[in-house]
Amino acid sequence: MDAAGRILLNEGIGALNTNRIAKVAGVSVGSLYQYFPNKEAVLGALAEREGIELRSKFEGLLRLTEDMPVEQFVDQVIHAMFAMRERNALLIRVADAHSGDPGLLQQRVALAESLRDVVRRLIQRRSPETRPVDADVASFVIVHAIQGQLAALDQGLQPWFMEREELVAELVILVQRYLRPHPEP
Amino acid sequence: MDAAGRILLNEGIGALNTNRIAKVAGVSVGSLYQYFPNKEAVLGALAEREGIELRSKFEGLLRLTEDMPVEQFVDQVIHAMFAMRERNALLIRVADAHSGDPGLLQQRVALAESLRDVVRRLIQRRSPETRPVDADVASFVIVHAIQGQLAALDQGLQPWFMEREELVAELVILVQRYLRPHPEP
Amino acid sequence: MDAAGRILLNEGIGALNTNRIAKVAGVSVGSLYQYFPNKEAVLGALAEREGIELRSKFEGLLRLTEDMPVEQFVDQVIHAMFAMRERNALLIRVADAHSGDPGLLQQRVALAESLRDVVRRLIQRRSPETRPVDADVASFVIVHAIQGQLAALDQGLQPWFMEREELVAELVILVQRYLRPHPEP
Amino acid sequence: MDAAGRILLNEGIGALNTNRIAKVAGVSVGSLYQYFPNKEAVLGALAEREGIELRSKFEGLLRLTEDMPVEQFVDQVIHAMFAMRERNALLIRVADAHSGDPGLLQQRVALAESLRDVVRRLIQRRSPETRPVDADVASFVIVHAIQGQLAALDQGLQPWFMEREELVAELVILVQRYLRPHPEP
DNA sequence: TATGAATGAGCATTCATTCAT
DNA sequence: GATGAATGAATGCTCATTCAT
Repeated sequence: MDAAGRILLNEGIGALNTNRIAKVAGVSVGSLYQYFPNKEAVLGALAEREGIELRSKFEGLLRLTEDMPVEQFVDQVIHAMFAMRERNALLIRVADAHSGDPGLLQQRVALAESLRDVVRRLIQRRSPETRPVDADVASFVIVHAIQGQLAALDQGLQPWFMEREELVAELVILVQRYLRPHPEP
Repeated sequence: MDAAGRILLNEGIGALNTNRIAKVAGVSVGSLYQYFPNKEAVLGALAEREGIELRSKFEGLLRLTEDMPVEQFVDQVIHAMFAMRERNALLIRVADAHSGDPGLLQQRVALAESLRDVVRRLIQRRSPETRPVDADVASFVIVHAIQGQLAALDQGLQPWFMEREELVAELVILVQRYLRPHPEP
Repeated sequence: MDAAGRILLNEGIGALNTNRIAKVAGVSVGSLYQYFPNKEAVLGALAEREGIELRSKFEGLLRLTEDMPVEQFVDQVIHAMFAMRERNALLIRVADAHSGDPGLLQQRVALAESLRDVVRRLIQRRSPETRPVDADVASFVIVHAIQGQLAALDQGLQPWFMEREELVAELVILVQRYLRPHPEP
Repeated sequence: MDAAGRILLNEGIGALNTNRIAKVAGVSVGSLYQYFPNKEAVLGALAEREGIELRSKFEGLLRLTEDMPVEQFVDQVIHAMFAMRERNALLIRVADAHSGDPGLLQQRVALAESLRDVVRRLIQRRSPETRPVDADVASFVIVHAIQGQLAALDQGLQPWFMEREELVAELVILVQRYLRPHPEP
């Protein structure tokens, strides 16, 4: 699984074949197949492991930001998502690698839902501090707005006009303004 | 090229092979290779054509929204991006299909830059109406926030709690608030 | 198909793999797969072709022996089956090669039935000359009694105590006596 | 060996691999290789054991039928061969499974010879009661005529027009008539 | 110019066999 | 002696690419 992840991240989908995975993992193909019934199972297990990790980190955020004002938790969520950039990128690539596989798709949907769920609960918990929003809708918009930035960076877009921190700061503004009760002066 | 696009959209990456492309196009593989040096060239040309189309639509938006207030042009940009959803999805899939190819990557970067450029110019043109922002940064954030939603929808996330129009409306709010001069009460 | 047959006959089931078939046929694996969807299809086609050949030879026997007395037609049938020894052996090996395949099994059953059918009709046609027998039962017994000899020879049993012709002559006696009306003195 | 036989009979050649054999036998592969140098040795030993069993049963028949008239001993032989149908089928399958193996082939030849030998001796012992035949030839014909029926049944040919007992009865007639001194009226 | 049969390297997977524990 | 994880050659099959017609 580690090997598969490493290949996917460093060499791309094109280099992801079972013999390569086995070699990088330092074992033989046969051994690979002793633990996984087929290639997709390797990717599935990898996706699940990374997904669980991601989810648990996010659930931790829920507890961590319990008493924070909106301003701060937005900051925390965005920083957390950027911190998990690589793990997230890996998951996107796994999904791409076998976009046809229904199991993998389901896993991906479940993960997206679970990330959104954390944000949704964070918003609901602070409803008095925010403008009235449908927490479902708002969480969807926020999560995928941030994912959009991560995807851009992950696809090789390296903006010369800003540092990573500037982007993060700007995203914080984007989301804070989106949630703020009275944007009018 | 049309054939490749059709296959990619309808049958997925798994069915995208040169013989299939040729058959769908109604020609022989040989003919395919008379016009394209290899498979990636087909995808590259497809990406380029779709990219040009997308770009020209966006340039048209520049002219179209020349005299509109911020509120309206944000609305226009977002609707335009959603209207081009399918064409955009195709481009994402092409990029996924051969994520290792440097030519394709460069094209993708160029397209993203060119989309962002339109938004950047739209913002610059209205700098008095917006809060003071780095137009480069703001355009990056906006374009990829929207792309994030499109990617989510394209990857099979079908939110049961909102219609497409609600999402669009919410995105308009997100971006408008982001650009508005004084969100503080 | 010829290549597959040749391998099966000369080198046995163990050597029967697609790359070998292609090499013996003087083509590449790819070409093999342009004409057959998979390995079993090659064997299936081979079995069908040989089966048809065998059947047509046997149907020919029906016409050929129309006016012959029992004595002579028994002789003809046995000689014919021995003449088709190799073709028959091939079919048995094909069936062995993929004994699990239901399609192949069905083909084998169909062929056996069709051979038996010819003998059955030959017997029915001469019912006055033979003892009263159930033509179904008798044809089954006769066909498989002869097949038993062929299988023995095919499996490498090379009896030192008789020539091929002696065996054939003895079989003729076996079958003639089996059909003869009054064996008692 | 038991395990190998069970697999061969119940699941077919396709499922016959060393790991499966070990698992069914309730031991580890390693243990299997402590007693047998390789896979073929397992099959060889199985074939030998079953062959010995078959042979001893047949030798028993020699003694048992010592004083019986031809009519009865033919009946006995045929019933015995049908009674050993499963054991015999197993042997045929072992031979099929590795038809290329020379050791296995030799064993098969030896077994066939030894079965024939019993019948040969039975015939010789009763030479006054039968027509004058070469006991070698006659035993070959008889044994393989019966084996032919067994093979047919074993390969999935299930004749709808007769019961097992009818076939046996008919075979008895076949062989009795074959040996009878004066079949002419 | 168009065709499509032919090619063969490459991939997923299996399984007989070994050997460290 | 027993174990079973590890091995890797071998197999069925795919598909980008070529080239004789």
